[in-house]
Amino acid sequence: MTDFFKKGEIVSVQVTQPIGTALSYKVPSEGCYLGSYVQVTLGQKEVIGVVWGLSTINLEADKIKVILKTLKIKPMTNELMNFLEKVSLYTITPLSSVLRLATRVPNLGSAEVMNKKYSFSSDEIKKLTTSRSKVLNFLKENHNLNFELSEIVKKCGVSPSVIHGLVSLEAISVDYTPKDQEFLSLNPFVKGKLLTDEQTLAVKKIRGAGTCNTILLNGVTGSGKTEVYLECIADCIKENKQALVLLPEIGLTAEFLARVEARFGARPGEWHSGINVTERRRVWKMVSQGKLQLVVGARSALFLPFQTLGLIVVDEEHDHSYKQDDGVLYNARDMAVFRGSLSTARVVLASATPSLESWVNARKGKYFGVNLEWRYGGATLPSITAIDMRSESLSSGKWISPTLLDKIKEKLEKGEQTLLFLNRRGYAPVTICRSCGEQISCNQCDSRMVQHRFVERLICHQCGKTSKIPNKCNSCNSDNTLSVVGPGIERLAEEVTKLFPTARIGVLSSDLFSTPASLRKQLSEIENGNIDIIVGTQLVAKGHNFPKLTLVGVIDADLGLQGADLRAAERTFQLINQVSGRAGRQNKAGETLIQTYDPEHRVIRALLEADLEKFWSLEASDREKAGAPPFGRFAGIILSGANLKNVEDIGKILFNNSTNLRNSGVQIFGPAPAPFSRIKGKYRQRMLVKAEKDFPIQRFLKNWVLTLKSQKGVRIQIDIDPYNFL
DNA sequence: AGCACGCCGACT
DNA sequence: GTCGGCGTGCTC
Repeated sequence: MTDFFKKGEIVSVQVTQPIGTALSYKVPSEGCYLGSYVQVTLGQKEVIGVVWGLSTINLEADKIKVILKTLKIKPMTNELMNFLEKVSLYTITPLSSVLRLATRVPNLGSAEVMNKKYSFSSDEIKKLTTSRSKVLNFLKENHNLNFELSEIVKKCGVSPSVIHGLVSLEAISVDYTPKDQEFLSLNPFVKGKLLTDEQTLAVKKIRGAGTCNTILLNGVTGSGKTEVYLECIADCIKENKQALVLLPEIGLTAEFLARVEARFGARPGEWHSGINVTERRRVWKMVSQGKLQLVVGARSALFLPFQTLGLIVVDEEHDHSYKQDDGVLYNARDMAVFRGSLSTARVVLASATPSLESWVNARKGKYFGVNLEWRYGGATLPSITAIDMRSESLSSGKWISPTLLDKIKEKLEKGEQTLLFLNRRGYAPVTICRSCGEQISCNQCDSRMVQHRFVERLICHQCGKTSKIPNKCNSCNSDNTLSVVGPGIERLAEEVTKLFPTARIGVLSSDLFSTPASLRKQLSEIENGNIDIIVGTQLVAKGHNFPKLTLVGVIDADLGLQGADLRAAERTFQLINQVSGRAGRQNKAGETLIQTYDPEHRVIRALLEADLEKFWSLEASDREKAGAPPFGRFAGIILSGANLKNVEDIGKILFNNSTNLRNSGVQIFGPAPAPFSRIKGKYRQRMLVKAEKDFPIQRFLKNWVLTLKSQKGVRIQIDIDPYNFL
């Protein structure tokens, strides 16, 4: 099956440097396989590449260099190679950039890292000092064991040089073992939690899904989706295949790892940006040897070198963090479906509020839909009510309505928790001068500086630039005229503190926690009931289970509905539904109060009616009428550069070059300034490309944009299926 | 991506 | 006359 290339043959090697094509090299004496990881000279440097096949081009023989060495790693599987090519084609990104995602591991090229362990050998040496005999006695007592250097140093209270001295005298022997230890194996045969009838049925349905390899597991919050897909993982491991679970946020991994350990008796591999280099290499190597049964990770884990992938779970599949820039613009959920179809791995998309795309796919039968409609343990879904802010009396600078206030009091008296949700970090979004009207904005970006009072800085949420909070207006120089407008999470917390001076208040916002551990600590304070009122951003919306929480107050439900974003309605609906799902588990009914100035808005009404199917049907028919995804195809073209005129010029040229596309029935809007028209000093213009569902948009876009190589310092980026139009 | 090459303006 | 700015092009 595997293609082997003999010495002297000429193969094409794909490297991670942004060279438009694969390069040809001679096969070295030891030969190489299709997919072998190799080290080659490229210009002055030595780089890592992957053998992508026999060379197809004719090149003068003396120009072709020999592969320096083939690395002692299992060659890349055909499945992964096909996947990378598919991602490259779909996202219109050079294969080299996609390959980089799959080889992002430290020391790939270097020899295996070894661990030194020391054990007793002999005590017949000339100079037996007190330190030396301490060490030798200790090792002699533990004759059948070996120790790390640091262990001996600590146990015997000697310096490392004593041990090194004894090693050179051959009194101590050294064992070398590979540093990358295998993972403890998960036992899929242990019984899990007792499943409810509904969960059992769901597992049965998934097992019987047949040829449809993508499953949409749609279950209300608290219905036990995780238990269901843990069963799928057990099935997968029983078949000796590898499983992958993607989570949208690394803050959720700790909790999930604990559940896996409780269920299968060992911890899986972990893969995300917070993992150190040693562990990263260990996970990558073990995955590539097919020895790691389960990996839990962020979107980038999708590019790991699995040998026999049997299952991919995408948890919270609707989450927008699956679509972000990793150097390559891709949506991990969609790419997971690709990888699944290329590897015959089953893909389980899990969510309480699926993306419209997945919902439509399930409805059309492209995905296999499995629903969970009941909350675990008989808990009921929270009731949702709107507070019409037009009829509430509220003084300026205050955000908690009298109605909500009364409700919080009631919960406090009962000893139950309240969560106040406001999706806006910092103290206040705007700082304005009362004298001249000047608003403090970022000098690098087209955005206002957000005041953060915990750290006492102004922060630009676009570029991250910070500055001191001034006491004078920069523009008119008046003293003490700066005041803040609008609420942020910190300001809301301030109001809550004033209203409930004796209550224990916990603030949860991503920028207030420097480490996952500190966030974890705050979360367990809440779980243990040491907090009465939680004030949080969307950080609280995901996954966490707060048993004492019975009231959710959404401070500004209209916030996400502003702006022309295609998915504004969907996103707001999902977010508020999710936050609301935090309330009332374990036989205590929960309730959610939504503060809104527009209670007739269809999103608010859908939330109140709690009719998810109806909402998606309406949303789907709207999108269908507009030819928007998933019924049509969108692509964004983003032009950015330091010089506004150059950016505009390139935009005009690009538009003028698009006659071919427009004649094929494709609509092109723009170029126009992006909603944030300047970020980090770069001007940004965008175009929106709109095509029919089945239009081969990639091929056309590639031809179109390639007519214009990057020039005059203007960067052209193509974003297939854009999420935010920024 | 890196690096060399080369063409042009600003200096000892 | 030379140093160094960075635009252009190549890497098997």
